[in-house]
Amino acid sequence: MPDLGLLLYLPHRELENRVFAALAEAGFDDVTPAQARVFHRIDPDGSRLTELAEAARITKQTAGFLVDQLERAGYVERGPDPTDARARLIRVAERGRAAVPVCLAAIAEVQREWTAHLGRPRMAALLDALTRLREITDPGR
Amino acid sequence: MPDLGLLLYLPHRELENRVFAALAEAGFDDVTPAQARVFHRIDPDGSRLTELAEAARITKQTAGFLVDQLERAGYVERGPDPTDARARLIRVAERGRAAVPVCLAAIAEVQREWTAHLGRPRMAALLDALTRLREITDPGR
DNA sequence: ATAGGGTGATCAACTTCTCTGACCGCTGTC
DNA sequence: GACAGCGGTCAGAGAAGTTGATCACCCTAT
Repeated sequence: MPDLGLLLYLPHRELENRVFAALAEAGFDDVTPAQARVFHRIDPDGSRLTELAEAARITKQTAGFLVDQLERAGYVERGPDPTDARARLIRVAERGRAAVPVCLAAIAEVQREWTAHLGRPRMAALLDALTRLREITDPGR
Repeated sequence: MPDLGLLLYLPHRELENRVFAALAEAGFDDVTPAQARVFHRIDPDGSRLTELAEAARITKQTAGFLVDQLERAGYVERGPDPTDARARLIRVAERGRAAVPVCLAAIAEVQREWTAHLGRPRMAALLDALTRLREITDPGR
């Protein structure tokens, strides 16, 4: 039995651990996976809380809780939404922008290792399959 | 940027949701993802708590907590380990055995859908790549 | 122009999962 | 047999998520 669930879970956990280890080493030691999943979905032009919650598939309350923490740590900032006084726009702040290259480097490093293990064609096939799978597993994008 | 982390996360979450929806519908509505991850690693001949904790990469305490819940709900049972009086063997119990086919059916159904979307060769390539990746992301197996 | 339903966000209380640290009993070696 | 070490549990805490209620603001249909 191929055990699809575990097969997807293991590499995801590995990658996540590696990225957070890299972040911690670079001094971004106060960010958690849950915060990162929200942070990750922030649009360059700013996002509303409800948008983030929907994209990350969590409740607005949880999203608000995580954005609070990110804001307190200086990774994001909240401002008013000029088009709707009820809403507030969440934007990536200075410290958040500084953390992004660290993540990207860690991901690239893991991808290099995996490519070395699998060989270039199999790695390409993996990325291709996962990308196409996103079409039916990421509702709304 | 392909965003490897999200690509692995999305299908895993989708599969997990589907399996737990199927379990709930079949009357196994008191089992949680964390419990399932431990349950899943139980050897047919029984496993020790410490083994399960290592395999699932959680602390002994967390494993104990989850096994407590699984035991109370009738999915597993604890017995003595004849070879070591300190240890206790955790085995799958009646209700646990009954839940397994429900999970397998749900996984098979998702796999069918994904195969239909990707095409047979791409799905095979995905499983192949993930299986090989396990060699370097599942330490100890 | 305004009354009322829908949307964006927050507050409060709770559950689940995970951790660290301390501890106890059994094993096996020297 | 003494004792270092392993298997497991107890206690306490924090992180991440939930539901339910509430409030302010928006927009459309009378």
